[in-house]
Amino acid sequence: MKKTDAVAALAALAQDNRLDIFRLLVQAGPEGMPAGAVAGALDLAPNTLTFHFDRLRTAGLVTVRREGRSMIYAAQFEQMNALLGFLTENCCGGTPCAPAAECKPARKRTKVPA
Amino acid sequence: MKKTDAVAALAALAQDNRLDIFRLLVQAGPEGMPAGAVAGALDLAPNTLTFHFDRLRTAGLVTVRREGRSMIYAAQFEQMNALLGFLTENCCGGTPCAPAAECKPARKRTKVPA
DNA sequence: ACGATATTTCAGCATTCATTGAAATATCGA
DNA sequence: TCGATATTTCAATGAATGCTGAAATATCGT
Repeated sequence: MKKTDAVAALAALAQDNRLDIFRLLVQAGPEGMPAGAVAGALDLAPNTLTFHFDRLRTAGLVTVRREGRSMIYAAQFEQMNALLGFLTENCCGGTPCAPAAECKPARKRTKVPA
Repeated sequence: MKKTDAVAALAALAQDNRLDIFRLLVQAGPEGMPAGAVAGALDLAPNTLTFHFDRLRTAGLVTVRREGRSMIYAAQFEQMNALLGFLTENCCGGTPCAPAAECKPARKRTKVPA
């Protein structure tokens, strides 16, 4: 991950509502959840939510797909892991210090099992 | 670490120059380095640098001490580790997924050796 | 096609941010 | 104390941010 991407991802997470949104999506797992459900859970206006989703999406932390009239947003675990990797990579004077924390969904292994 | 602190730390790191500054301080180790050296290394105006140091300090990511006429800034590894902990804690639906990356200086164990 | 539901787009607004230049403060050496 | 070095403080400015309300778009059930 390049520094530019790291700054973008950090900026995307550096906001109260967006951090909540992302957290919620992470807990929802790779299947994601509809925008309306997020709006309901966090009590956010739909247009405000769209604004924040856009920022998360631009940062690569979230993806969207349409399902009927709902937009399903899902966390991008790989990007989050890349960010964690970038942050720990800066530690220890360059030498990797820890096995680097990995962020994966609780259950539901929809992705390639390594 | 509380969410408020995490947002503050993320915001502090979510800026090009500040990320550079913090990275430099991390590589400098717990002893830190004088403001002037940072200014020279990153080609930043001294007042701009003070502004960014303040933000990093408010976020708890950096500390200062005076040494002669120099101000020595040093990375707060514990705060950085707390942030990494907070971020990975949000993963995996609540259950800790990885041993959590730890950020410590390359050499020079000036701090308590656990 | 029509009305309802789900979400986005747009314009506007107050606030915060990052930077700059000029002046102030603190410490040191002679 | 004087001059130099190191850093901070202050005021000003343009750009970006987060939010709101109204209107637009897309999809569904009938």
